Amino acid sequence: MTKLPLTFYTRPDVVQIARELIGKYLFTRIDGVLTGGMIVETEAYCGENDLACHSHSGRRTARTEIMFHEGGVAYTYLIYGIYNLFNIITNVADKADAVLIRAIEPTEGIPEMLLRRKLDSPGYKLTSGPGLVTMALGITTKHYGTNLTGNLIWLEDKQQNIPDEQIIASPRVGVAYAGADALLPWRFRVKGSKWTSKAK
DNA sequence: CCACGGATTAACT
DNA sequence: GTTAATCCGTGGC
Repeated sequence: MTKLPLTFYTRPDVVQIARELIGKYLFTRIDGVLTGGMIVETEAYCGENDLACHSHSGRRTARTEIMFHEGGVAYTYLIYGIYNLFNIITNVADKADAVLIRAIEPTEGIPEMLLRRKLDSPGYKLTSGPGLVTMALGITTKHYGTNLTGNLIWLEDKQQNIPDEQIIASPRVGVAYAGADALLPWRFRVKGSKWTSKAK
C-alpha cells in the first residue's frame, strides 16, 4: 500500500487536489476495525474568495480554526445537528483550503459499515453522501484535527487510473447562499458510478 | 448567554 | 418531487 504523503496535501491548488482524490482510497481504523473504500465524489473549498467556504477570507472561529493548519489534517463538523461531515485540509498553513469527501465505493469492512448504517445488505445507500460516508466509517467530530498520515484515518493511492473523461465537474451541493461562487464547478464525480450521492 | 440555521437525509405523496 | 426531521454548536452579544 502507498499512503498519501504530507506533500500530497500541502500543495497549493485545492481544486486540483479534489480532482486527484477521485480514485484514491479512504480508510479508517476506528475501534480497531478497518473500513474504507474508493473515493468517487469530492468538493473543493477555497479559503480565499470562496463564499461557500466556512473559512473564507480569514473567517477564523473556534470551529474553523483547524482549517488554518497546514494541509493533511481532518476538519470534521456537525451539520443539521445530526450528521458529521469529513473534510481534508490542504495547502500550507493559513490558506484554509479543504476538500469535502461526499461519497466512496466501499471495499473494506463492509459488515462493520452495515452495522454502523443499520442496513441489512450492501448497496449505494451505504456511503452515497457526505453524512453517510462518515457514519459508515465511524468518523465523528471527535476526529477533528486528526493527522491523515497516521493510522486512524488515512488515504492510499492504489494506482487506480480514473481517466479525465470519466470525471464530471459540476457546481457544488447546498451552497446556494454563496452567490456567484455557488456556480464554480468544484464538485467532482466518477461518471456512471452508482456510488455517488444523488444530490442534484 | 441563547437565538439561529445548516457542505443533509429519509420518508413521504 | 417535496418536505419534515432534528438539534447541537456556533458565534454574536
